[in-house]
Amino acid sequence: MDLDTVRTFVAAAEAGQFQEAAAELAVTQQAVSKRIAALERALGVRLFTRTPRGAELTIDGQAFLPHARELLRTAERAVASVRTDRRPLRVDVINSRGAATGLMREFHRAHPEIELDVVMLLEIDTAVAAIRSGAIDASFRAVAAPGRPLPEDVEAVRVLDEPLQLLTGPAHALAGARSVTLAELAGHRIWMPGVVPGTEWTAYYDDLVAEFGLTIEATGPNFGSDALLDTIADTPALATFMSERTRLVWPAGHGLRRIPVTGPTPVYPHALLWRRDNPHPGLAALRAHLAGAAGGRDTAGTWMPDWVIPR
Amino acid sequence: MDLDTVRTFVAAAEAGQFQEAAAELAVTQQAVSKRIAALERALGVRLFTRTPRGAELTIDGQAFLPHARELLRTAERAVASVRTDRRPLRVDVINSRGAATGLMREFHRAHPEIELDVVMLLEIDTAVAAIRSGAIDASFRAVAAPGRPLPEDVEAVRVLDEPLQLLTGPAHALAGARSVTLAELAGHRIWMPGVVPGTEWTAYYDDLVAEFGLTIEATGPNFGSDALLDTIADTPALATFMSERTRLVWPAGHGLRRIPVTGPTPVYPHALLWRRDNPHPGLAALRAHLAGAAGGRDTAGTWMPDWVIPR
DNA sequence: CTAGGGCCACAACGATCGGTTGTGGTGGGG
DNA sequence: CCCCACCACAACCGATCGTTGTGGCCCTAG
Repeated sequence: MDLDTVRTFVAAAEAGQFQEAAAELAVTQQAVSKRIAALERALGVRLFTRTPRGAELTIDGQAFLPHARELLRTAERAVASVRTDRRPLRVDVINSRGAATGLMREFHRAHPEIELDVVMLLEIDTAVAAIRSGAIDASFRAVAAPGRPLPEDVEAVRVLDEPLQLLTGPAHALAGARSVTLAELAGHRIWMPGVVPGTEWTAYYDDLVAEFGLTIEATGPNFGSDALLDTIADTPALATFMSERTRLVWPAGHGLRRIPVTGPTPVYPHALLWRRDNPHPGLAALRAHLAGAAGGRDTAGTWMPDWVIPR
Repeated sequence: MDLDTVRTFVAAAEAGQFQEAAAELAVTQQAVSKRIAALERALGVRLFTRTPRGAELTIDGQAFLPHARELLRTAERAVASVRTDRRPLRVDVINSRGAATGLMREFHRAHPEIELDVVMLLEIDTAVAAIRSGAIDASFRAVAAPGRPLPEDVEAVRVLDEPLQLLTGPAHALAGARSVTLAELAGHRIWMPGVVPGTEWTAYYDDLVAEFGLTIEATGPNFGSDALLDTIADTPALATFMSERTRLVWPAGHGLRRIPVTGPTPVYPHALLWRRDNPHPGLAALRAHLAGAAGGRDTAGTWMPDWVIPR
């Protein structure tokens, strides 16, 4: 199907005749006639009843019309998403399981008029380069990079601290615990699929492992959240970390347990990075929104690496 | 833009290489290469970075991908809307101001999984013919037609009685009234634009006029609800009927007044018409929903024509 | 009743587009 | 170091799409 054909259909439906639609589209009436005929052949239904005074929609045509309009609107948005000037606000999030997507959804609810595009860049160097080049407008990251400072023109602000909980199946040794300390987790297998090597997630968990002697496996393909929950539920010797903010929806009977971790509570920090002179109006709104929604500055009893961006 | 091109883009993005995408789409690798190049030229951005081991998305490509998927889904829905088998439930409503659209929105909220298409057919003969032929699945109507019975295979059930109120501007002679009787409305100009001659709306208001000696004008083009409200607000000698269920949103300062009509209250009846042997699963759900949401069977102190479909 | 005008469909022709085959270039792995 | 896998470019060819020209239909005015 060709969008020009759909555009022709909408124009003809609005004009009520092919001739006028043809004039609007700067083609001949015969071209319009052929396009409509082709569309009707492709769909297998008649869209117009031709009269000597024009053409009016059949019932099928009436039903198709709003879908055709929606199709054109969608196409327009698709094209707009890659326009170099005035495109939607483009934000990089590190992965779909983290809190960043939640923040973005919240921002979208608060500002539905601001068009958004979400991308996932994995590597922080890629993200910083994209921010500097203007390919993206902002990125949710834990840090610039352990030990490496951010460039002059890139600013960063910590916007959310995400406390982690332990998630186990019903047969896990710690399933009955009211809470566990990080020291008690030593020796237990913690599984974090989807944590891509080379990202600051890795650095975070590497630090956690080094400091508390945990066993964290990032191996194995990431088949998505559902598969992860299934495996955790069925495997007694396996657990994973999950944000205490994450709202889980899983089938009853899995019996998954969320166990608070204390002494200290590992907290994953999220910062927003952007280029200082990026003029996108949506960026200012996003920063304002995140500044308002921050909260939770109490760091007592929590742990995070010492190389994170300060608040 | 051509949807085949978009499909090619999505296939290539999913496969990570042009070759595999080409195999999936049953074309040559060169064709995929040309399509992608053409799409990139049309959009003015590079969508893939070509490597000797495949092609991966640029940031622009990543941003474009969800829009491309959405475009294909929208196209699929558009095509499905005119499929002869298993198409969305197609319901005719008499116009967008009435209660029928509200009922449909409510039904959609209750059953978001049922795809809906709404059409407007105006003439009841057209609607009945469309119901019999299967072109539409159901129609909201006041009646079959004054004095004319419905065909054997078309069933009808009254689903909603819509009490009417008077709507006036602040300078109207009745603006201060707590309520008015139909008899008191004699001599006042009532304006009902958008009531199309030949529909059962006309028959309804004709009956109302004949019985209570009102002056109802259906003349003038219908410029939509906003224009109607503007005119009512500014014209002291003009009023209109409006459902008491209608939620109005108008700018402050208009000072519009809603005045209950009594002795008796005119009630506009809505019935659902459908073909007895129509097997569409959505139709059964719609009927069940409307049966549950009906209510308001008290007819004391109300008026409606005697030719309406009984409850 | 007829002539004319407005509108859509069909036919023939030409240009452009999109697909295929054939070939070259490039980077990673055995 | 060579080979393989993959993508891009070129030439060719058929299908498609738009144009011009024409005919038919119906409504309206004279």
